[in-house]
Amino acid sequence: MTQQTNRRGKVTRQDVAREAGTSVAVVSYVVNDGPRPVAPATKQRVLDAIERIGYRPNGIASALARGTTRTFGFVVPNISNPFVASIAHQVEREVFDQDCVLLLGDSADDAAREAALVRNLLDRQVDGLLYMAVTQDVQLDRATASGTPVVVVTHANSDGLTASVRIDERAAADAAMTHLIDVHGQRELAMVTGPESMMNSALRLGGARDAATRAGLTIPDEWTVHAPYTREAGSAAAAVLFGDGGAHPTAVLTGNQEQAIGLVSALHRRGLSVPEDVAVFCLNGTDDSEFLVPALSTVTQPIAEMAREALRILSRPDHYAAEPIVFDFELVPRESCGCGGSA
Amino acid sequence: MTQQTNRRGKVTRQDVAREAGTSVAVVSYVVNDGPRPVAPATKQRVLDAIERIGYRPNGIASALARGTTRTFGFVVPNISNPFVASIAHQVEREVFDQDCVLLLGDSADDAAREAALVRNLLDRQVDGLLYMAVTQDVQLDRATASGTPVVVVTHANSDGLTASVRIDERAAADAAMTHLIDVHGQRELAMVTGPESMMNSALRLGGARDAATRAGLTIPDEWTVHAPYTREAGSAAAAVLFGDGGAHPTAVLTGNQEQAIGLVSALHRRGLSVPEDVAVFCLNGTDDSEFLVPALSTVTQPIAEMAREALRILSRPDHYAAEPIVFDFELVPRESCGCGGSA
DNA sequence: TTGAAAGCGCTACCAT
DNA sequence: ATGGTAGCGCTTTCAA
Repeated sequence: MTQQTNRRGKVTRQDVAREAGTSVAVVSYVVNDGPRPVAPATKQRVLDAIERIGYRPNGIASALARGTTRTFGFVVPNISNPFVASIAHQVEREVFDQDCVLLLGDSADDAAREAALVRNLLDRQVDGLLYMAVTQDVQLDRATASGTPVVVVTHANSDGLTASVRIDERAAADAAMTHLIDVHGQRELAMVTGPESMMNSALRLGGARDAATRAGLTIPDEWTVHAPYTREAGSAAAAVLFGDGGAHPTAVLTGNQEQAIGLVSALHRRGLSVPEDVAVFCLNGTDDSEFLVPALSTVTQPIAEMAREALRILSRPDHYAAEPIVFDFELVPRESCGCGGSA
Repeated sequence: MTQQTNRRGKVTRQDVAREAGTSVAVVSYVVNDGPRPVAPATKQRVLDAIERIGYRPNGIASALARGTTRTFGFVVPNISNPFVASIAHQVEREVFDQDCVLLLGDSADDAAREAALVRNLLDRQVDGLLYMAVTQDVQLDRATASGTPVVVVTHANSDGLTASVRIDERAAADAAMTHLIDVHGQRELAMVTGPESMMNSALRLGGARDAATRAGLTIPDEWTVHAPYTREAGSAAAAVLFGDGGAHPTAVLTGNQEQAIGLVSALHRRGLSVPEDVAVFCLNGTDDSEFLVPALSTVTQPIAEMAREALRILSRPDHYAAEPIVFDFELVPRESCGCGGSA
C-alpha cells in the first residue's frame, strides 16, 4: 500500500484523482455513490486507486462542506450510574443504526461542566442533542437558538418548548407504594427520594404520598429523606430511618436503584433482613436488580423504546412535540418487597 | 439578541467582523486569544458584536483549518458493564480537563461493529483513540497507518506496537486465589473465567492455577468454566459447579464482577450462603462491590491513574511506549471471601 | 459521463 | 495592531 502524502502527511482526494487519472469530483461521486453517476470502468479505476494508496475520506472536511456531521451529542450526569449507562447503551445502538456516532458528555454531576458540555457539543455542530439533566432546568435556549434539535431524556423541561421522552414518575411512585400497601399490607411507610433541588424528587414523593393517602395512611416527615441518587446516600438514609433502636418503617421506596442498593447494604450490616424486616422497592431499576441479593423489586422504564423515539424526534425536528412523550413504566415486584421467594 | 443569517442560517465570523467593523482575522485573534495581539478597544468591540448577534464559532470549520479536532475516541465493548462505565467516566474526566470531548463508541460486544466504529472514529479525525477490546486482537493497523495515536486500555495488544495501560491479570488472579488458600484455608477451588477466545481468560486462569499449584492443589477441569463476562453466565456457571447434589467447590474466583454477581445470586437461590458455604472472589471489581450483599471481595485496577496515563500518552505520541504500561492492582478482601463480618 | 470551480467557516501567514 | 487572503479537504452546481 503506497502512501502518498500532502503537506499534512495525509492522503487526500487529490491524490486519488491523480492516481486514477480523473478529477476530484469523480472521486467524490464514487465515494458517495452520487450525486452524479460514474461509468463502471472509471469507478473501478477510482476504487483501485483508493485501495492502492490507502485513502480515507476526511469526515471533518465533508461535514463542513455538507453542513451536517452525522454526529449526535448526549449529555449525561454520570455514566457510571447503571441506569444512565443502560440508556446510553441503547442510544448508542440507535445512533449507530443511523450510521452516525455519539459524542458522550459526562458532566460528573456538575452543573458548570454540564453547561460547558452543551456549549461544546453545539459548537461541534452535532446534528442533535440528547440531554439527561443534572440540574432541574437547563439552559437549552442556546441549543434551540442554534437551531439544533434537542430532546430531554427521562425528564421533562418545564419550558414546555423542548421535546422530551419520559415516564410519569409520579404515577410510578404511586404504583410502587400502592403495591407495598395493597399486596403486602405495609403500613409503616418511608420514602427516600432525591435532592430537593431536583424536580423528580418532588414528583416521586408526591406519588408515594398519593398512594398512602388513598389508603388512609401517611408517610411521616421523619421518614421522608431527601438524598442524592447514590449508594452512599442510600446507606446514610438507613442511618436516619433505622438509627435509634426505636420504631422504624417496615417498607421503604427509594428514588432509584443506587439508593436501594445502599439502603439494603446498610440494613444487612445492621442485621435487618430484607424483605422480612423491611420491604424495599425502588424506582428506575436496571437489569442489575434481578441479580441483587435479594432480588430487587423495581419500576422500570422502557429505555429501548425511549431511545428509539428520542432519535426519531431528532431526525425529524419538524415533528417536534413540545408535549413530552410519556411512556408506560412497568412494575417488577421481586423478592425485596416480599414477592416470590426464590423465583 | 439580533440574529443575522447567512445562506445556511448561521451567524458566522463574517457577520461579527461586519458588525464590529473589523476584519475577520481580528475576530479570530480575539476568539482564540491569538496568535496576534489585539488592541483592547478593538477587542471589546468584537466581544460586544459577538454577544449582540449571538455568534458561536463553528468547531468543524476550525478543526478543518487547524488540523486538529480536540476530540478523542473511545471504543468500548459495552458501556453498561460497570467496569467499563467507570473507566469511561474517568477517561471523560481527563478528556474534559484538556478541553476536549469524548466520542464514545459502544460496540455492543460485536466485532464487526467494533471495526466499523474504529474506522468511523478515525475518519472523524479524532486526535487519539482509546480502545478496550471485544476481540482478542484488533485491526489497529488502520489507526497506526493513519498516524492517529492509539492506546489500548486494560489489555495488551500482542502486536507489541500499540501503547497500552493495564495491570498484570495473571498476577491479579494469582493473588486472589492465594488469598483464598492462605488466609481462608480453601482447598476445593473453582474458577469462572472468560470465553476461550479472549486472551485474558487464559491469563487469569493461568494465574489461578499458579496459586493452586504453589500450594500443592489443583483446580479440577470440571470446576473450570469458561463463560462470557455477564451476570447471566455467572448464574449459569453456578448450575455447572453446584448442579448435582454432589461435591462442590467451596471457593470460586470469577473473571469479573458481573460473573460474581450472577454466581452469588444463583447460590442464594439455591440456598447456599456466601461466604459460609462458598467463598467468592472476583477480579476487576468496581465501586459496586462494596455495596453488594454480601460485600464482594475483589481485585481492583487503579482506573483513574490508568485513564490519566492513557491520555498522557495520546497527548505525546512521541513518547510512545510499545511496552505496555503495567499498573499495580489492589486486593480488596471483603465479606464474600470470608473476611471481616460487617465491616 | 466528466471536469472546473465556487464555496463551507475558520486559521494563520504575510503585508501594511 | 490590523487586514487581506490562501488554504484545510470535500461537496455540488454548472458547463462541457
